[in-house]
Order: sequence, then structure tokens, then C-alpha cells
Amino acid sequence: MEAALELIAEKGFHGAPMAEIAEKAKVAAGTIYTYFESKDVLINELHQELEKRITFEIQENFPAFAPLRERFLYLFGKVLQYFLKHPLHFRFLEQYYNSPYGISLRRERILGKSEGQTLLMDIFEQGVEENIVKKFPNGILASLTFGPLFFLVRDHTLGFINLEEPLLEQMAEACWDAIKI
Amino acid sequence: MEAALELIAEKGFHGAPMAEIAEKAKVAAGTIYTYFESKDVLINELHQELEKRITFEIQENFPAFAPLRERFLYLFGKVLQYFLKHPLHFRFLEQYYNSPYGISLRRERILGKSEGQTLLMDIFEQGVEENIVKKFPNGILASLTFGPLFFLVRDHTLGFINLEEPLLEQMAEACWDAIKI
DNA sequence: AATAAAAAAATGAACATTCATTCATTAATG
DNA sequence: CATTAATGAATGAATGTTCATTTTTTTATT
Repeated sequence: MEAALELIAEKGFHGAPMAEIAEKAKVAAGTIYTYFESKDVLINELHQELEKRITFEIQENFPAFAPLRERFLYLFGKVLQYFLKHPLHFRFLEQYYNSPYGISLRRERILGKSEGQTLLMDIFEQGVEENIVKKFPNGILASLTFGPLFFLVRDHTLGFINLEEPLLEQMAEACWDAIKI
Repeated sequence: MEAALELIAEKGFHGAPMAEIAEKAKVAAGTIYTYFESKDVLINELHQELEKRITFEIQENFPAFAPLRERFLYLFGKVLQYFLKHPLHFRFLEQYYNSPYGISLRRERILGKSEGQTLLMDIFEQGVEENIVKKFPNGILASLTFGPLFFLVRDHTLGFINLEEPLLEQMAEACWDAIKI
């Protein structure tokens, strides 16, 4: 799975043939099929594994009873830092969500909000209720938050931008400005 | 090129074999090679064509001498409307930029700002100078603008969200809130 | 206008390559 | 000895590209 992650993150699904994944993992090509029924299964399990790790790391130390703005900035920072720390995870997930694999999954995700998303959705809903956050549907508020975040991380992992510490906090605050009234 | 656009936008680069492109275009497979040296060339020319159309349409009626905020909202709206009107173009470009094709191109794009981008960069630079816009690098300001936009359009073209008129304007204003001081 | 010759374009079967997957065989483990 | 795992060559399907052949269009000649 690690070998697959690296290859796919760097070269995309089609730059990662099973033979190369096997080579990188120092096993024979056929061995992979002892543990994964197919390439699709391998990729889907890899995706699940990454999601699990991310949601775990984000919920860690979450200041559940802090003011709205603080909770928002915390979440934003955590997600941002996670991806900056694990650029390969980001690249892989990006590939995944833009492929047929991810799209059906995404549909479910949007309707029945899963864990990890819940934290943010709660912030939005409470914010709207208390007249702190603009009265938008959750999807729009999420786009105002994650849109810039993903956009930037992408450029960063590709080496186009260098994100420094003070800038990150200012970014988070700018996104808060976008959603607050 | 039209057949390629449709297939690639709907099923990705790898769901669009030359044989199918040819079939959709009602020519034989070999015929494509009279006009395009290879699949790569076809794809790159298609990309250039789309970029040309978009930059043209965006610059049309641009209120070059209006106040900053107005110019920003105009640009934002134009880009948004273009993609909502041409979902296939959006899907294609999204594929393109997330593939090896687009990444090298992107590098150039970020350094030497090309046409179309210039309009927005001018707004940013003037805004920073006049203390209307937050003092961020252009890349960050761009992410605060295009990040949410692309994010939303993606969900819209995939049929997850329905973007209505009044919402669009509010979105644009929210993004302005993100970059303004 | 009519015809012939030449050039250009279209065709699609054949080719070469890539790649996921299988499986008979060998090695490792309990 | 039995069971499980690993191996990697072989398989077959998919796909980009080529090219000899056919069809269409253009040009030249009568």
C-alpha cells in the first residue's frame, strides 16, 4: 500500500502499473494478488486507510467547547497542516476524487455527512443559527473553506508556492472572513 | 476535437480511446492522425482552444476603469457563468490540470502570468497598493478567489449542487470579503 | 465541358506495446 | 508433512499508431 501510495501520488493511477508497485514493494507482481483481489480493491483500501488517519488526526485535541471562530480556525489549521506534512496523501486523494473511484463516493458524502465532516458542519449550522456565519447552504460554506485550502496545498505540493507559518494563519482568517457575516 | 472533448470530459483521458473518439466523430480511427500527430497533440490543441475561448469571453465588456470591487465581482461572475454554461469545458480542464499534461504548463503559468490572468493580477496588485486588499502574494489571493469557485463548479457539474442566481452573487461577494481588508 | 492525371484525404485491418491478472511451480512456515 | 505464501513467466485484453489500399478532391489537358 505504501508503494502504491507513492507511485500513484507521484505519477497518477496510470503511471503506477502493478509491476512497478510490486517492484517498489520488493515483491513479485503476483504476490500483490494474495492480499488484494484487484488493483481497484488495493486503491480503495488505500483510500479508506488514508481517510481514517486524517479524520483521527483532525479530531485529536479538538476544542469542542471553544467559540465558533476558534473551532473553525483550529480545524482549518489542522487540515492544512496535515496535508502539508503528508503531501503524498494529498496528491493521492486528489487523484482519487477526480477519478471514477471517488465520484460515487462523493455523492454519498455530500448527502449523508460522514465523520470528520460533521465537526465542520456543526460549526456552520451553529454559526448560521447565531447570525455569525452567512446564511448559505453547507456546500457553499464548505467550498469557501476547502476551496482555497485545497487550491493552495496543490500548488504547494507541486512546488509552486512556499507556504510559511504566519501566512497559514492569515489564510485561515481570510477564509473566516469569507464565511462570517 | 469536439468528440474528444465530450468523451474526455465525461469519462477522463483513459475512458476516451482513439477508436471511440473516431467513432463519435464519425471518421475512421486512422483519420485522426491526418490532423493530429498523436493523442497528446490532440489533447494539447484542444486545451489551447478552450483557453483561447475562455480568455476571449472574459475580456469581453470588461469594465477596465470601474472601481476595484466592481471589477473583481465582474471577473468572478464571468468565469463562474462561463463554466456553468460549459460544464464539459470545465470537466476537461479539470482533468487536464490534474494530469501530467497540465502540470508543466502550470509552472509557466504561475511565473509568467499569461493573458486572462493579468486582469485579476492587476486587481490584486492595485488593491494591495491602495490598502483595499490584504497584503498576500498573488498566488494566495488567487486561491481565495478561484478555490471556492472551482470547488463549487465541480460539485455543480457533477450534479451535487444546484447553483441559483442570487446565490452566485453572494458567493462572489463572500470571496471579496475574503481578500478585502 | 469532359476527361485524365495527380494529389490529398479517408479507411480500417494489422502491429506493437502496455498492463492487469492468472497459475503452475517453488519456497517458507507451522 | 501440510498449509500457506511467493514467484514470475504466460495470457489475453485494451489501445495508440502505422500503412497499404481505396475514395475523394483538385489540377491539368484536350
